[in-house]
Amino acid sequence: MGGTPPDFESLLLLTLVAELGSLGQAAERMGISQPAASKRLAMLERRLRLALVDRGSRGSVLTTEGKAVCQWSERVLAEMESLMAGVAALRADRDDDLRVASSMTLAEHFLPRWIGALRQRSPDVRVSLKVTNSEQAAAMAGRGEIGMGFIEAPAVPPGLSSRQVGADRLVVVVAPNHPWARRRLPVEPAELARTPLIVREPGSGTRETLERILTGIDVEPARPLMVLDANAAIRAAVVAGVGPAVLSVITVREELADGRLLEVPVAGVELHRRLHAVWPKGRRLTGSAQELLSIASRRRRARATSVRES
Amino acid sequence: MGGTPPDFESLLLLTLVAELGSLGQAAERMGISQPAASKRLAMLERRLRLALVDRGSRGSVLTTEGKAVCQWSERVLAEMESLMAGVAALRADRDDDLRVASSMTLAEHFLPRWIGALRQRSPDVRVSLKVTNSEQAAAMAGRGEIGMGFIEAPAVPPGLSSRQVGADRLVVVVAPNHPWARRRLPVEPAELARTPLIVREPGSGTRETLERILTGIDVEPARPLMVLDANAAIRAAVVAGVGPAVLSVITVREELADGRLLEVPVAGVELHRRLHAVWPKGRRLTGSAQELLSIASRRRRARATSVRES
DNA sequence: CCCACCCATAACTGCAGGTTATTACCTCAT
DNA sequence: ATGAGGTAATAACCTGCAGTTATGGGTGGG
Repeated sequence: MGGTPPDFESLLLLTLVAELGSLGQAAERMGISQPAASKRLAMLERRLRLALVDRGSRGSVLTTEGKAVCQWSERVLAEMESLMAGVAALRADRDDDLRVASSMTLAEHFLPRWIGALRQRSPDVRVSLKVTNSEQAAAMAGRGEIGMGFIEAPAVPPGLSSRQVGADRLVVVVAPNHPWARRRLPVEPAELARTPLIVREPGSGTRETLERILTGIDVEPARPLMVLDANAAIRAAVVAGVGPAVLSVITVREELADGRLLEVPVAGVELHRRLHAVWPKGRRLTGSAQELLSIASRRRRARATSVRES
Repeated sequence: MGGTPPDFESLLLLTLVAELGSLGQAAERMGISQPAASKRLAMLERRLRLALVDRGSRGSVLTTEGKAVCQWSERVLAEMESLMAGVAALRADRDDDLRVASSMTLAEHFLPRWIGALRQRSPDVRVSLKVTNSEQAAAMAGRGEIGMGFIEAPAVPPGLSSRQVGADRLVVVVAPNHPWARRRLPVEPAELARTPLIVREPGSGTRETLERILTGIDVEPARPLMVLDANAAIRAAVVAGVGPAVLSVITVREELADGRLLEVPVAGVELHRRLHAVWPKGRRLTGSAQELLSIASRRRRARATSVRES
């Protein structure tokens, strides 16, 4: 019923037609011939079973449906661009100008975009990205192996300069059929500590933050229900009903929004935390590192001024 | 240098391998044979020039790079799913249970997700979506042609029941090379009114809100610099340096974040506005309309409690 | 030790997506 | 009117990628 999803080239073609107002020009921009573009677009319309563009003899213009699909396509393409920027940065060679290490959560949600923005304004700088956990990233920054690290640890390790680039919050999440989903009262920290949870491996910022919170209570913490080394895997396990987990709200935004996961309030403990850029203390930031830092912090400033923008 | 972007199926395959831990099982889930999956993945790795999975004889596990790419892929796939949900809803037949109309801004950024969530929990309801502007959507709701409308007008028209489902803010944006980008002082409303702007067509919520603000000042408003009927087109024009525009911050989030556009502060006028669901007054909401409304407002509640989550 | 499961390779096939060449159409200017 | 210059669609052909089945090489558990 849903049909097969369209391919990225077709979506790009649609956006180009919207921008340029002509199939032929869009084809040229994509480096293909006009008939190829014509066929592609016809194919796309057939697959979606929607009339997307009105072909006039004086150019083509998107239909109302076409405009909507075009906007949605742009979002898909933007994510794809982020992915490609991230992939390019993962391909670390030794001849790159700026080497960056990052915790998983930050790498997943922010770094491709930042790196993409950096490449966009200085296309010739080569940035490489190493994805680890907060502990490792901080250690690499401390040893000077990298130009900049991005961490989500509760405290910035000594010997590092730092600057806050964002904030997030940990949430306790369960599947909708979990007993906690029907609670009216918040969970007490002691109860949370006694409950086996699905957690990340030691060293990850998420786990460190959680343990720091729970050790404040004089309750023997329960053994983990399951240890997984990727936020996505934990998220999938919670959705599948394996048990509760504590995750960054960033990583479960979608699931909370559409009801696949529910947030369980926790009484009295502060689950906010800050995201930091760190670099070796006293080191003069190179041009590109400086630029990346300013991109990361500009984003933060922009967010601070906008009220519930998305 | 960047290489061609990977195709959708390969990204899905990667996420399935991550989830299931085996190429063969992932292949089965996708409805293809195991060798096909093997070849696809090898192809993907060759194109990205990254080792994504460690093949052991007792299953396959993602490498560190693979995990990162997998996470980014999930974001691409999520946007693609939204697109497909929206496309399915655009394909209006006359035998659908719930007909929805929406302004462009809301349709672009929220409705596919909401409709997707609705379909996910009640897969058999058929939802159709008509994308217009706020004025039209409100009128259709008033005439009872649709079960629910989503509008961004400054005021809810009389004769409609409504509920707030979100909020956003209008911003004045310019390209980085525009004179206003270097201003230190905010723009005065009178100056904004005198300046030719790139605007949407009359009837759009964005334009109505803008005009309502500017008519408060006793200055003859300048004629529009350009009238375009899509937010994306306006955005592209501003980026290209055609001139300033006033847009919803939602639609220029990316561009503000990576510096392609700059926000120009405006002195003294309130540019916030509310996003509303509307339906014919007194009409009892049907089950699916009720459900959609609760999805839309739940999202809002979740946002209200989360602090700078994204 | 063998079975069960993992994955890769080989040889073959089909079709999607590209090309060039050509046609049809509309609009505008002469 | 009429030709020029733009638009898009169609036809015929070619290539190669993605799928298939068949097979073989690993490795770990009963």
